[in-house]
Amino acid sequence: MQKKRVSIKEVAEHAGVSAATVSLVLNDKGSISDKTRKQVRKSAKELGFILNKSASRLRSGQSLLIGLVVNDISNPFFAELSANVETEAANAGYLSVIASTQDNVETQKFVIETMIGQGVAGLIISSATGSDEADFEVIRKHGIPYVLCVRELPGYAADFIGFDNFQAGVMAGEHILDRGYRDIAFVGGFADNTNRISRREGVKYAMRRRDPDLALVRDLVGPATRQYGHDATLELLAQSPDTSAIVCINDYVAIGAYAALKEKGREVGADVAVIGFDNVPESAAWNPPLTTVELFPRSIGSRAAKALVEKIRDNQRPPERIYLAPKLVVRDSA
Amino acid sequence: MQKKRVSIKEVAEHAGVSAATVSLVLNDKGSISDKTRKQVRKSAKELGFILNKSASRLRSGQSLLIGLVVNDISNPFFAELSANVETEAANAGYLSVIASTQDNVETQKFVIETMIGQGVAGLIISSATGSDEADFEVIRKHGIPYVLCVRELPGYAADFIGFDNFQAGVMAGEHILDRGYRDIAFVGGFADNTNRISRREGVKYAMRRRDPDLALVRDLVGPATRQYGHDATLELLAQSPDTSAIVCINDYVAIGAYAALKEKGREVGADVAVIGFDNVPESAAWNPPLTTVELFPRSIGSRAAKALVEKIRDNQRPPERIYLAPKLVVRDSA
DNA sequence: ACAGTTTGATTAAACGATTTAGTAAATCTG
DNA sequence: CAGATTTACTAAATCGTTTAATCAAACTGT
Repeated sequence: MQKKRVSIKEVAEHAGVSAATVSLVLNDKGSISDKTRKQVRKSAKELGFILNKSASRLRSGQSLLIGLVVNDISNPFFAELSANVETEAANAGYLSVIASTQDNVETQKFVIETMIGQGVAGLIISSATGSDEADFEVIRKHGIPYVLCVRELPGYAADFIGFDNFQAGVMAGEHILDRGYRDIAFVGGFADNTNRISRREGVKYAMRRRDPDLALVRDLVGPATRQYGHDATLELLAQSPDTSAIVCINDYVAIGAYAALKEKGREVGADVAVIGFDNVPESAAWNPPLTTVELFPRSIGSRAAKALVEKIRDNQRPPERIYLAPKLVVRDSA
Repeated sequence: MQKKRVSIKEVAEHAGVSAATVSLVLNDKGSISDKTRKQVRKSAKELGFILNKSASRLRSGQSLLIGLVVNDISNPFFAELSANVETEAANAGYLSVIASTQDNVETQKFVIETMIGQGVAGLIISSATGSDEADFEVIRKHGIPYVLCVRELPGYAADFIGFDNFQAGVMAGEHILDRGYRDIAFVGGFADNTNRISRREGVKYAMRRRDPDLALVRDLVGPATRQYGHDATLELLAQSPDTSAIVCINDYVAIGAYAALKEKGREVGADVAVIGFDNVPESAAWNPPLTTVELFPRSIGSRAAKALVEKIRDNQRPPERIYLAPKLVVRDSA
């Protein structure tokens, strides 16, 4: 078996022209008569010719690959984001390479280098917690355009598409305060995650504005997972039993909190308020339906892809930062 | 800006050796003294050298890219599968290219060709509904190893990793019958989707075994989405109001059914039973918690990746088909 | 009929790695 | 110590494309 791939030369021979002509036809370049154009296409199809992108990229330096670096594709948030990057990129003729970093800076470094090695035309990155400028230096050095998304790198001049996390925090905080809750805890996410910091500061800002003496009951740092939401809430109930509202870093942490509260016989939305961020599609179906601040991964995905494509076409384009506005979705949990 | 990439030649020059030597060091081949080995590595690191995979692949024909073709990454089922393919592949040193077909045969064809053009070493494919052998001929022709997953192609000799869908259907059917329901409808999924057919036949088999005269009340064909679950259920309630149990092609369709039932004032699990397939993580948190047949996308992902890697290393390996056993998860909806 | 353009195609030189065949020096062997 | 072997390294060919430089033929307008 193991039939050798058919090359441009064989197509050329089959069509009775030179290899260069075939290349010209395939790229719609140069001036080629209609007759040969047709003949070449016919031969190519007949032989089942597929352009060897490695060779093409090597010679022309042009690539139709874009790389997407996220923390974890199995997280629906990033899955939706990825899906939109992919379709948007496909519209512009690009194929996407997706890789997860598990939120680990070392893995991220490896993944980025591998992608550069593969010859990506550009990169979209949701930076791992703890990244700094130096981690992206290698991309700059190779002159590869990139845009950051979701996770911002403070004080770093690069294109960025994300949410207004501070505002999201303010929204969550005000809603909870409006409902009369005062003993508020913040749960989930790692300490150096910029999204977490902004959201929490937003909540605190809303609290201070309401009453300068108001402060968070607790601020629990940990992975943004269902499991941690559960464990942290148990801890919270044990150590700060008068907590009346829990602001969770995302909806998954919130569902973990639900579980813990139910275990302890507390009624979500009545005894204790729970609010999340993201508005994952399922959250409306939870029991009780979750009150949350909606963010828009789909928009982030497609806008990031669009921005990258533009950046690839004009690398001089000055960096821009886009913050999408969040939206409060009130249901029954808070 | 736009610094030119540093090539193997520059590393060679910097280290005072030939390009061949650098290549040998980088690939741990040939016999090279420890001294030069170290010197070369040092130079490479110093210059920030990243191997140009396009060139490497062109010459050696060897690639560390594997392609994953799924219907829709934004579907958590495939997201989890993808995540596991990716990590498993990464363990074996491969980078993954992921693309969605939107369950469209044309898109699938395009995606596969693009991936071959990119020089993938192998492919993992969840075939689009309506695919036939001819769609994979191009892969065979290029001598590229591949394994199918999730969606089987009947009577086609290829490696396959999936579920025992028939058995899953039987499990769902028997459980519902055990609970005393008799007027059963099957909802969601396209008519030529092999998974759908097997699951439905499993349900019917369980029914016939219980009572030869028993038949499905309705069999509603459509996309496997929340939206369709909702719409189809409304239709069902209007046209076959005595339906007492709904078997949904997946959990997402089930949550759509929940919504429709609630709209019409029916209580899920009491008035009407609902059962799904997949056991997506959230389904335990729904109201009421969903009874479903668990399938194992994570296992599929990692086993498919493992199988593909083996296949790449030994293309002569005879095809094998693996069917993972499903597991009934009883909760409150049925 | 002539120089000048345009059209349609070709030739040959890259691109950056790997690999084969080869060489010089070092080491071994009896 | 001569000859054989091993070690450490290199020059050059090669992979399949793209593209700049050419070139022949056909067309222009005078």
